[in-house]
Amino acid sequence: MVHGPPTQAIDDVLALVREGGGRVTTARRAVIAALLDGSGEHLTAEDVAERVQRQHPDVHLSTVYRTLDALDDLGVTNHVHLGHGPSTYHLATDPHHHAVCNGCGTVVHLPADLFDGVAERLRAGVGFELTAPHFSLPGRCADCVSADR
Amino acid sequence: MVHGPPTQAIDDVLALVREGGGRVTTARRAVIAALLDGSGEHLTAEDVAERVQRQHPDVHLSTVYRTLDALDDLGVTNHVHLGHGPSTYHLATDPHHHAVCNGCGTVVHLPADLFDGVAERLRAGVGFELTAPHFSLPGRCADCVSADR
DNA sequence: ATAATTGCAAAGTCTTTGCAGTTTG
DNA sequence: CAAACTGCAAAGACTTTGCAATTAT
Repeated sequence: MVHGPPTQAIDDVLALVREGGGRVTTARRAVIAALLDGSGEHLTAEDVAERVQRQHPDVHLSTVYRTLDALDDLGVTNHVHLGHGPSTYHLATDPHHHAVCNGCGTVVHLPADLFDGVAERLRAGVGFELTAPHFSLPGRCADCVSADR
Repeated sequence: MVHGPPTQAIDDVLALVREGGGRVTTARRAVIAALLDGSGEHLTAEDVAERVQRQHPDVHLSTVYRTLDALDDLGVTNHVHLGHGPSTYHLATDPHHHAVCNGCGTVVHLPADLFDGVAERLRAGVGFELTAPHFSLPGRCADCVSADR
């Protein structure tokens, strides 16, 4: 292992899994490790599976999907739809929003409080409670905007 | 026909199609009529096809997809991802945002200017230009929030 | 005429599911 | 041991595509 994620961080997440009545398995440990390892990236289920399978070739893609689902239910991970492709997953720690450039596909991370104003307006206006970011904002990044001109 | 959309409105859209180098066909006319007719609703490609086929049973679902694609490219329609299901389409006139309740699935229409503040912050901060709404905001509607308590 | 569009069927992508066997608590 | 989890293969939902025939301009 070159530098893998700290055992501590994995165990913290696994504790949550146990608390939720879930069981700790090799597959789950590996999925969490992959997510920690790819922290800051936008991993699809297939990306996660690929990383998991480097150490545990027998873990099946469908198990990764099921694990990711379970973690999502526990609130440990979030999945985000960046565009038209597959969903991407990341740990729920460090919540943030995403903007995707439809010119070059770049994903920009945005501060978590970006929608505070919007959330407030929705709560006051229609009583709607916004939940975790789950979508991305489409647009054009600075580079593509200059290229347009 | 009970009340179908005004021919005028259809022709306006068709004019845009022609301007874009596209051709006017029965299928396209019918797709546009369906969209006008379902204005305010969130029609999936299948919904559109169903409506189209009431008058023109031979129009194939794949043609509807292609037409919707073409209209999207022309900027005449937008498609929105409301959740995990199929995309929904609507005419680009009367732009608005959507919030979807993950309790009951209700879709709430939101004012178009809701993101003005966010857009400004993004433009000033990272030079990112937000484009048309293309996603929905997840959360819980007022009813489901009360039900939670 | 000729380039766009269509119907159809087939394939593609991403995700879920049934089931029998295995493992965890 | 019982319930949860897994691998596998198959199916499912939604969308796209190749191609030959048709149609708009």
